Amino acid sequence: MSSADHYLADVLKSLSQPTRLKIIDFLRNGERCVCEIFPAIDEEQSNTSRHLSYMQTHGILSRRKEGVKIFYSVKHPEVFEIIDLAGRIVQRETELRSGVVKESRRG
Amino acid sequence: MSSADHYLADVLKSLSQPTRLKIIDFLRNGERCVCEIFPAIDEEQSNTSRHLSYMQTHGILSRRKEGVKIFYSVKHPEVFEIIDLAGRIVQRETELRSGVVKESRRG
DNA sequence: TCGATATATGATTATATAGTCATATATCGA
DNA sequence: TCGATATATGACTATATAATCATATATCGA
Repeated sequence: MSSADHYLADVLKSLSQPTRLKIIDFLRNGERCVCEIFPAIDEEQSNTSRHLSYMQTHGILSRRKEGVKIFYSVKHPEVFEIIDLAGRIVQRETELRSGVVKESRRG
Repeated sequence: MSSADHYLADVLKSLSQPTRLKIIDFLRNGERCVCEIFPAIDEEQSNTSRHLSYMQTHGILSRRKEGVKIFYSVKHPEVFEIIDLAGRIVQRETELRSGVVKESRRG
């Protein structure tokens, strides 16, 4: 695989961890500083900081400094689209597994 | 976070690994048996089988048996949409990093 | 039945990851 | 200056992951 494929995997990996998903969800309404993020998602400051750095390094988040505070925001709107699409998969799978088979197409 | 959120992370994690991305890409044109998949992606049969089982367990792939062969296919069209959206992020990031270096980096 | 083919899995190893605690660094205000 | 606040990071641990080799299981045809 090319390095672009590894980058593709890295982008998706940035979105495939519960704590990071909590962060991204909290950033749906715009940028927030670390001091707002970690209490909102109920994680340690250090752990939150690591995940924020991870996502910023991988191009998922933007970082803006204002005084002593660092504000993070989701850099690409596709991030939310991806998560919403994954949510649709989860919903359909949950339905399939619970026996509620919804027929929107032949199958 | 609820178990649904863990499931969301699991779905995305299923799509965030280079070997699995190779498999999914090979399945873009429809179902294939394991004996076709592992030579096409140039991975060992056992490793390929593990990743296929992983994705089937997590609701990403469907499995169909025909004689001695097992055919796998991508179960939800959203899988391809997700990967294509991630590809757009990669492309935009690559452009940002190569050409239009907007700001001075840390240093 | 035997042997060839197709797939899955146990055991193992190396590496990656997430999380914690303690601490370092940076900024600001008094 | 000092002290409070905000963020990042080093060291560490426990767990997860991907890959490999060997082998088990299943199906089919001769």
